[in-house]
Amino acid sequence: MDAFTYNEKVVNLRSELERLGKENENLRLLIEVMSNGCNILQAQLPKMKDDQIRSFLIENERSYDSGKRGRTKVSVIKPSQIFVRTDPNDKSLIVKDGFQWRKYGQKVTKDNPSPRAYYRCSMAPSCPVKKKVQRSLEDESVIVATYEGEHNHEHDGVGKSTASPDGSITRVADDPIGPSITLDLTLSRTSKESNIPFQNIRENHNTNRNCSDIEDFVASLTKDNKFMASLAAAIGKSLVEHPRPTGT
DNA sequence: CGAGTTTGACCAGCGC
DNA sequence: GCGCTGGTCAAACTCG
Repeated sequence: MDAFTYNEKVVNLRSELERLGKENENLRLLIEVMSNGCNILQAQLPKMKDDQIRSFLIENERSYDSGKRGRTKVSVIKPSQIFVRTDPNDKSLIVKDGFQWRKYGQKVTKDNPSPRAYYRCSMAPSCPVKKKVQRSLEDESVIVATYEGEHNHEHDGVGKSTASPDGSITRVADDPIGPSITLDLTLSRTSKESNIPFQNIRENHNTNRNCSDIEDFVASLTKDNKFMASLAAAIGKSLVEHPRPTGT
């Protein structure tokens, strides 16, 4: 190996190291932000009665899919949703979750130009589970899968974390139908600017690398109603679906 | 040939 | 009552 090639490799490795360092710094910031918001909400939760939590959740979920006019009555526990990041060029609506699905319909909905596909579980003839799959309005590289019902049979190969080619990681819940929350932990650098609260903070943080500003960022985030509502909805949903044993 | 997909038609809930 | 909309049906089609 000649000196030129060696130097080139060193430069590449240094730049990679620098990039990973930045990524690490960003991740640490995000964890602090989440932790802070979570602590605040957990401190508030004991003061809220169950019905307050439920009405709060319903209100948040209404705002999440506004414009949808369901044929069925509003239920307190909404069907679970998972968010899967895919290749933006990939136009298929396929979410691999370990089950076999049979497509029975497709519709273009009013609030989203991308078509919504309707699937039924085909692993068992009597399985009542359905899912709706549609690309996110805000980020077309994200597929939103909504599950309804409960499987009445065994399944295989769920509960995995999947890594995308771009390095993003999407955690799929152990049971997408069960009472667990699925979080999209994607931190893709190529994600479009959207209303994701972290976006601006991450950029600010990149340009101003003084870590003492973290507290300011955290403070600004806790003032972000949208972020707090989302976080509260996730925590509240978890509490409603996993009620603590009574008498403690 | 069977299983899965596509797609237009149909049905039912909701707002006006 | 009417129109809009989301959800479902089912015949035609595709694929292995």
